[in-house]
Amino acid sequence: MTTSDFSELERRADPMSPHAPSRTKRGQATQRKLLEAAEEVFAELGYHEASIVKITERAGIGLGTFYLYFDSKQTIFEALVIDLNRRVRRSMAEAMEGASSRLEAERAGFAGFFRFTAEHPALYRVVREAELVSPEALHLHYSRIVAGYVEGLRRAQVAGEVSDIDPEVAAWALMGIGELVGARYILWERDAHGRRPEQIDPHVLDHMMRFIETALAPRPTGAPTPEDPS
Amino acid sequence: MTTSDFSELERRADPMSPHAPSRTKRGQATQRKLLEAAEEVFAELGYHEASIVKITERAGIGLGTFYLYFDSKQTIFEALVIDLNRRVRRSMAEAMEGASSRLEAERAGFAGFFRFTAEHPALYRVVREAELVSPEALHLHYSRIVAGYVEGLRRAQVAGEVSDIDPEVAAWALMGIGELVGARYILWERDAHGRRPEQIDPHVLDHMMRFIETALAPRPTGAPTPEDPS
DNA sequence: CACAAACCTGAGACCTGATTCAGGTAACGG
DNA sequence: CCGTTACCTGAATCAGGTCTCAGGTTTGTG
Repeated sequence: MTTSDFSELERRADPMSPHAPSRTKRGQATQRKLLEAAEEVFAELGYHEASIVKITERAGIGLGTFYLYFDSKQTIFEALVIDLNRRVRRSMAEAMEGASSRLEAERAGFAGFFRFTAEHPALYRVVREAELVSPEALHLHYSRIVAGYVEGLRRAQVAGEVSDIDPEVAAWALMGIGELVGARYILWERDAHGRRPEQIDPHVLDHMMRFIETALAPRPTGAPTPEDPS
Repeated sequence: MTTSDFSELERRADPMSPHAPSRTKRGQATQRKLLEAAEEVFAELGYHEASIVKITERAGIGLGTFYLYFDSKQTIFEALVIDLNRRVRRSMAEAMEGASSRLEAERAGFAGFFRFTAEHPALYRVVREAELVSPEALHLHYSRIVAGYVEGLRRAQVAGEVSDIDPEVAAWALMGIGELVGARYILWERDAHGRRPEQIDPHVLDHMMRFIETALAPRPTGAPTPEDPS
């Protein structure tokens, strides 16, 4: 199922396609500036308070130029979701590189996710609004992350490192945990000076990982059956 | 921390306070019609596509009347979050009534949550947008649910039914799971006719509960727990 | 240093939607 | 069936957005 086809969305959100400047360095720089400005503006103001004018101003670019690169506000929003999604997955993958056990990898992956969250609050806010602004983009975002999890869980199950729980259900549960814990303990947390922490509280990460590890741990063989004794 | 003061928000979102019709049945009915219409319109269109005109039209009420009951679009949105929050907690509490074990209660609570989600997609969508439209309202929503969880977990820990994990971290994790699993398997799920399921897939609920139960289970401290009922 | 080609620009035409206000309409005790 | 209170109404005002277009500016090349 998670194999939905997002090619149409990606085509639409790809600034290179219908419009076509950016054959030169200069054009590509402009496009990048627009995406970066959009990330900031959407993160600060949200979709409906953001405006093309504000984005182009922040990018230091003329209003008209915007339309050489994107069809509309919706389009740049979708492009941003796709871009952030790519980057957060890269961040997680890099963090997991070189982990030797599943457990270690899991923890590293979450650490990577939280680091990205702290550095790019836009991910969170943009994804939240995507529910209504562009459900397609939202599904793409979640599906791609879940796909990665499912694959990892499957492998770990084969290796006997994870119980025989449905990997897809587990993957969505894990994402839910990461999302809300990240929101609560990074984005909404403030120190005495009203500043956001740059890292998640280690105590929180520990307890969260313990929760997850326990949940996924393989059952001792010969243990009672999964059926509840009602 | 969860002890934040939301009284200012509630005062603002309370339609009875600065404006003050609705001393009679008639006025109260009008106000209820507005909230119901807002729930539908916000759920369908999202905050920025919704408009006062659309809300009053749906409510079958004159445009000007809106301002006798709410200050602004933002105010009715906040009132709606508070209202939905109250109702979903009631729904969960009712579902849990009469459960004998913690495990049973947990499952019932989630079932209540999922039932409410299926019947009132507005909860989900409104809460998602609240991140940017009204962070205060969002925090109120989550804090109140988490507070309930924390209390339940604490009691269960005292009774030895739950491990000594930090109850607050666990509570946010549980909410995250419920939220994303609910979104994925109720709101985004479609049958052959493109219809949303009215209930969550039992298979999914089973695996999700297994995940949660395992995560929270008290650690076998040397000897097996004196549990094993039936 | 011309001359394309590739980019950039922002005033203004055109919308959309929140909010006000001057003037109704319904409800009900007496 | 009148008076008073409690509600209701939508045209008009106004702030702010999107998107177009006729005309610059910059870059690269012979």
